[in-house]
Amino acid sequence: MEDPVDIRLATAVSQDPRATLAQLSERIGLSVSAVQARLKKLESNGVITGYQAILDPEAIGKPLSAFIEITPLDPSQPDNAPELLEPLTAIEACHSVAGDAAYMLFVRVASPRELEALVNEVRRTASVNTRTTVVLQTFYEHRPILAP
Amino acid sequence: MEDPVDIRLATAVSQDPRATLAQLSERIGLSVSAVQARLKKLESNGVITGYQAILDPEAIGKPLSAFIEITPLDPSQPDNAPELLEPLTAIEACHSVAGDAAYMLFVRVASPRELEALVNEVRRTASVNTRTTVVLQTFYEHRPILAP
DNA sequence: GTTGAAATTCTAGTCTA
DNA sequence: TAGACTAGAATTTCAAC
Repeated sequence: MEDPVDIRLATAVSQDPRATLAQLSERIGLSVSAVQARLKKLESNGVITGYQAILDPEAIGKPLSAFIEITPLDPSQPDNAPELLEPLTAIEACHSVAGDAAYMLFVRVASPRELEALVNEVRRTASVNTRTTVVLQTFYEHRPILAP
Repeated sequence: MEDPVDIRLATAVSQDPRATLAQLSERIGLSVSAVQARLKKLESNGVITGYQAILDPEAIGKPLSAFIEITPLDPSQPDNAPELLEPLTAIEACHSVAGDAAYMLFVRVASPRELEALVNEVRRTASVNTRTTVVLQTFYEHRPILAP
């Protein structure tokens, strides 16, 4: 994706995914149908991979979040932790990382009690050690990748 | 937010924020207008804080991501790192955390070269030490908070 | 919450440069 | 090929019940 118009469109959409085609077309300076065609292409190209509603974690009863670094107990064993952990819906993100740990998870739970249960379940499920870093406050997150 | 209908609605919306009111109304079992009214309330209540388009980081030229833990150089100084760092648009998230570091950042950049520059800028801007953990592979992220 | 009708938006076919 | 135009379908919106 190098086309400057596509970049402007992706920027506009990532900042306001609910904008109507008419609003986008005004912002971009193209007709509604041109915007629609480009948007469809961005979606089918996989540039826009999806849309997400951002919910307030506290409002939905998950005020506690944490990073969990995990390290396989037995490095000689085949390691499919991400797959094994996928059913745990408290896990919002799973990355493999360079450094001390093998993977970094980001999780959201209702309480310390639930975090403990989750950590234990992660350990059992994936046969790993964990190192948990609790989030005390979130200043910002979900900031758009593309700046204006 | 305890109302079970609101929870179902928030769940449905978080899984498909582009669903039409008609689709949601069918899934929820309420009329279109009732769904619209509840949705508006969820938005104005701050339960739904926003919407986001998810872009493919590689497609938009930011294939490299990393966690940066930061620690103030001088713990006796007033610490407003999140505020100081906010203008750096490569930073997607900023949390204060318990543990060794004071803050955890998640950043996206175009290249190792750019990551180096960003880390240096973070250090300079906020007068902090940093510990960077590079992401090698992302298995999943942006998973909805509310499971069905 | 529901209904229903008007306004807006989306969609897709067609035309033009 | 990309954009513009247009008519018909779908959706959103909002009043009245």
